[in-house]
Amino acid sequence: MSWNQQIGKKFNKQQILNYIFSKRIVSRGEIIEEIGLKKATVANLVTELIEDQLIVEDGKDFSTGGRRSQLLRFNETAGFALGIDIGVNYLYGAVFNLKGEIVFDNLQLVPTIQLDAYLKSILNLIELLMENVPPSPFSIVGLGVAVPGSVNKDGVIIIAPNLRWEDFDIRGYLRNRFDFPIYISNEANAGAYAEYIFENNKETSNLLYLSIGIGLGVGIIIDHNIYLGVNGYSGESGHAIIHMNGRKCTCGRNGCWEAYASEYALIHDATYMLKERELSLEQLITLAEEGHEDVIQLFKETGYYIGLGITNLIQTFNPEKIIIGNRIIKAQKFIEQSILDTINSNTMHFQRDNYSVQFSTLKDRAIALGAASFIIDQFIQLPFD
Amino acid sequence: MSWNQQIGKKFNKQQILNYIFSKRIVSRGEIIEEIGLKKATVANLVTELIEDQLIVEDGKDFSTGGRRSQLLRFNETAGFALGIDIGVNYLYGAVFNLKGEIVFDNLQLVPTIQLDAYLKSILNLIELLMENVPPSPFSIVGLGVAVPGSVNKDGVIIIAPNLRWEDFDIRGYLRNRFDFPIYISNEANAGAYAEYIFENNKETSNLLYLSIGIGLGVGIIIDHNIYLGVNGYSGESGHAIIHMNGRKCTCGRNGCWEAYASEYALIHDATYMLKERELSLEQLITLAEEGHEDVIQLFKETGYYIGLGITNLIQTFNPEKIIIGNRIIKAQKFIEQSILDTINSNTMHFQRDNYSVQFSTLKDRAIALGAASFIIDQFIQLPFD
DNA sequence: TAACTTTGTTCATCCAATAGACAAACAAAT
DNA sequence: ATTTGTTTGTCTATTGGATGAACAAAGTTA
Repeated sequence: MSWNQQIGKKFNKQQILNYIFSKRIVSRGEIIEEIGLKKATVANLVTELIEDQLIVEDGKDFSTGGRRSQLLRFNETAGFALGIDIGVNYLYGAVFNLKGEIVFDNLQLVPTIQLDAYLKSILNLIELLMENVPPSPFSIVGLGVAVPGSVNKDGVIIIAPNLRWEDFDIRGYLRNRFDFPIYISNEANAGAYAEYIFENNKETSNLLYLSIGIGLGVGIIIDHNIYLGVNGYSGESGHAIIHMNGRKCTCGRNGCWEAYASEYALIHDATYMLKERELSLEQLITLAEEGHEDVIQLFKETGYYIGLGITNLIQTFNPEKIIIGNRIIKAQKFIEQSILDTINSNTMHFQRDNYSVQFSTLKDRAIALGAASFIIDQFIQLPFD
Repeated sequence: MSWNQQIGKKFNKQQILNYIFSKRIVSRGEIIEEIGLKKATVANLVTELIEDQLIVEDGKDFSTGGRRSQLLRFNETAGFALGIDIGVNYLYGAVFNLKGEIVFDNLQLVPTIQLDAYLKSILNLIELLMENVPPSPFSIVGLGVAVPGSVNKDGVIIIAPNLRWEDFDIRGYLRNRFDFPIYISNEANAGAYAEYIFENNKETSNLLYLSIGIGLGVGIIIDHNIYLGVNGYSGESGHAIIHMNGRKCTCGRNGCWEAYASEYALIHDATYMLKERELSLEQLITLAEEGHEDVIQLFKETGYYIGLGITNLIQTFNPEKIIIGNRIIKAQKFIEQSILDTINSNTMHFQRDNYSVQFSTLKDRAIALGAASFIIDQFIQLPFD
């Protein structure tokens, strides 16, 4: 790769757009200070961005003793992205503006895990979403789909254990039917990206997102990028072994982290303990809230296992931030302290500097937003030619 | 950060230099094809690089039917880097040319682990190395020091367990005494960088280097860069737990990978088994070569533990290449098959695509070379002003 | 109303890449 | 030896960015 003036210009324009995107509302003066370009250059590039309809002028700042500065705002309705979260018994889709705000959404339950049935519902859902996209200069900028399983870099679902799907080229399938950009990701990576792009984590250069639902996956952000590995299978740390010859895992091996720290493991243990069938996470939380000591203890243990695995990740990554997301956050108040205590007693003092463990505040919509956020980011990164 | 023409020019010049560095000998035509710049531009920048003494013209290529092209060679003697490997009972230092070849080296045993004694020896070693640097345009481009412990980004040794050093600002100490650039790294990161820069791994974008000696550390290369984490403590995967409540580790906790897969663990087990004191890795290898079944079995078990930890790393990183280095490679023939078998039976089929596990071929000099390679790379990256 | 401050625009200048013309070096055929 | 064609390398005018400086516009304060 080589540089030329066009690339340089694009880079500067991109810097300005990124800055406005992250700050939402800024003056030309702030851009000059932040990016380091000169007045004339900023003025030219800002004019172009306004012509591109990616930003708009919006009101004036207070005066600091002279002419008031014209404020600039990111144009969040320049286009809209579709995001779909494929769950094990549900489908959730939403239309997001470029700021990640929901404009329209739809949740439906899918009574089977058959691929055919899912595909039919997905197509219907996409049609429904498309009908509800407001008119805008760029219209639909793309579709992001999050899958509970391993996806390779070509958008092929290699394996989705709980859906029992294998080797299905979902991106190809959708590309044949729609002509906007389509990006397929796994749910942990989607969650990680949503946190990175939309939760003020743009300054965090390395971040781990733990998606703890039925299973456990990790989304890894390193140096401001999602880290996918060679093929796209990074973050399968749920199947890292934390106890040799330990509990049987759904993957067939023994002692995986996921076999101890997941909704599946929790419910498995609770079923055994309470001798009841068909327990749900929500029921267990209710029991804990009612003061059921054994259930509270169970949550504590799960917290211990989660914490132990996080410790392993800290040893390996020395991350800046760890965010816990997905269904487990409903049990936050019963597991948080136990997680933090475990991390504290299993790391060395210097490993505890400059890092934080927190729970996601994006809740249910996080995965669909994350799926869409890849598309939004792609759009923001390359809107010029 | 913003772009301007000077930065653009520097970028292009850098691309050319990097290409010549990696290929060692190229024609202008190859540069034009590889980098994508035009004839005149390449000619100008190459002229500058020759004036900078970073490359030299060296012979002519065969003709392909017209004028023969002038070949360009990286000037490996433009300057020299010093590399020091601080071991637990030895000090090894070397003078490297910019291609990473040893020009002079020195190994000395240090009979104590006292910091004061080490520092004295280190200062003497540096003086000795300096006296043996050949005259050259850039002279000494810097000093790299590799430490068997955790080092933060400011070059402070936070903890070196086997030396019992804590919180010592070695970079500050050396900076007060020498005025060339100084870079402190831990031994796993040094090994990883040596493999990346000097073993034709420049195309590998993510690579894990396992330093298995007394302890176990991991050097991580992601997206062509060493990954240090927030503070510099990444790669302490030796203290990731693979067996809850398992063997006591030197760190005070139980079940760390290092407690199963390291020279320390191996010798500990062998001592127990053979009821002999003062065993060494070399002795065990001799026993295995003589056909001692129990010792051979012991190596196999160690291979199993190493493989299990590597599996965990594969789950998390989906890496392109894993290189095993440091003292354990002496036992390669007794552990390799067991490592590969373990990985094979513990990963899923798709995780076995596009990756390779191999043993380092750099041997003893790897760590010092790695330490120096940070300096060499820094020099190659920023020789202009 | 005048003086001053800050913001935003216009225009000539600078600089690196580049296209295209040209020169140099070589092989192969005549 | 000469001619022709090909490849390498250089020279020069042009292009398209950033930028400094002058200037215009829009404020505040006395």
